[in-house]
Amino acid sequence: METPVESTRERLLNIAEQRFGEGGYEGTSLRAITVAAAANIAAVNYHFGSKEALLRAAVSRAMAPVNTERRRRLDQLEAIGQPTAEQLIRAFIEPGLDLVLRRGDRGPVVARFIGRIAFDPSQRIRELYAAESDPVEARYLAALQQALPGAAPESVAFGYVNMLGLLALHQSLALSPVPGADESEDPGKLAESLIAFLVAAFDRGLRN
Amino acid sequence: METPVESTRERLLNIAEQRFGEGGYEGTSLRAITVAAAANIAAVNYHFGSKEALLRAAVSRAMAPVNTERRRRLDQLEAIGQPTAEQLIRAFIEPGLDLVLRRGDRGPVVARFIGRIAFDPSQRIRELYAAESDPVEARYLAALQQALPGAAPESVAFGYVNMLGLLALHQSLALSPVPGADESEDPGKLAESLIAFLVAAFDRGLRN
DNA sequence: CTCTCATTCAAACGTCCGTTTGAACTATGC
DNA sequence: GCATAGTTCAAACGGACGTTTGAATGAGAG
Repeated sequence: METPVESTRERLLNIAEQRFGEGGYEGTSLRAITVAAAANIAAVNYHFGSKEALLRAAVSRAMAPVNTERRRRLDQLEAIGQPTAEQLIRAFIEPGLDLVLRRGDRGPVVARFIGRIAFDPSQRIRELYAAESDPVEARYLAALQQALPGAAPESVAFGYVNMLGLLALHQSLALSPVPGADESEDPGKLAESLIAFLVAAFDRGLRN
Repeated sequence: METPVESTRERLLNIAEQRFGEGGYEGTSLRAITVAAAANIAAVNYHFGSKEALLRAAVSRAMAPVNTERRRRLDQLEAIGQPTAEQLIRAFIEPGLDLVLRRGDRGPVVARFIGRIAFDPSQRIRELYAAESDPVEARYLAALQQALPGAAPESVAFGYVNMLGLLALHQSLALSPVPGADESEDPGKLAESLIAFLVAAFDRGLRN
């Protein structure tokens, strides 16, 4: 074989991303995952240790490039000077929508998975997501506060969680009753609409 | 007994609201519900027919007063004249947060339940929520369009789903990592912050 | 008191769950 | 060729799941 076929471990992560994103953690069985991945049921516990450990590995892998890109953009913005709220919002939203929605067939799968995990019913699972995005969160909050000196810190935090929540909802497609009706037709357009929506809310909708 | 004790059916609905709101549909077993409700496991199928039918009954009961209040406010606004975007947003958000967060101990439980169902991983369950709010949705979309003549219909719809999604996220407490940290300290303040946030986004953040 | 009908009950149904086991396979290094 | 370590496999584990059954219980009507 020229192209080395995906390893069992990689196939499990790929299918787990897809299925967890479609049905949630509780709603997806290891058997469904292993059958789709053409792997034995015991492979999950061999490679990862447990169902939750598989989820953790998938979350880490999926979030890594998004966080890297967000850090890169923050560095870049801060190197230039004082970033505006719009620049910061753009630096947060675009890595979540563009980067992830654009790269091949797996993009939408990863986006949906991330969005789903972000507001899973179980708090322990939501914390997996939060732990991955925590490192950049503090930087965004501080930068947003500087860009919006008139807003109270609670208001900046309020805007941030709204931004994070709306992004996750759009990523998971939970807002579009008809799957992929308007969202996937042009991810760039969705990103621009969402950014414009949030910029207006941040600039004029936060209390002093 | 002076106060007639809750019927088994009512206890099941109350506990189902609470547990489904905490753990989601898949993450909550009928046994957990019936034990907490001090009912026999067979009572669910006797009174409702199945687990999903219990959920349907709970969704209907929880959404009814919210929808009634929204209709009442829409009627009232339209009787006076052409409502503004802020009035419409307020008429949508407040029944979801105030009315439901304010009445006794059950308020937060109902709010959390509704918010959780609104973006459940399973599309079939999300549609239960959508079906309940569909009747008023068309009226809101039309009224918002009239209040924002400069915005394209897709943009108004985009704003509406964002409003609906943000409300659901705040209702379900999925946005507050520490449970009830800032949200429950003053539901009225949360409502005002959310309304201000959305008004700014609707007024200036929708594309023409 | 007796019949009736709605409700509750303990118990069991078959199925699916996440996890574990121990043997079989595979490739690499000696 | 043989040992070795990494991986895959069929099979089974105990337990939890939603649902069903049929008998027991209760209150109300005649």
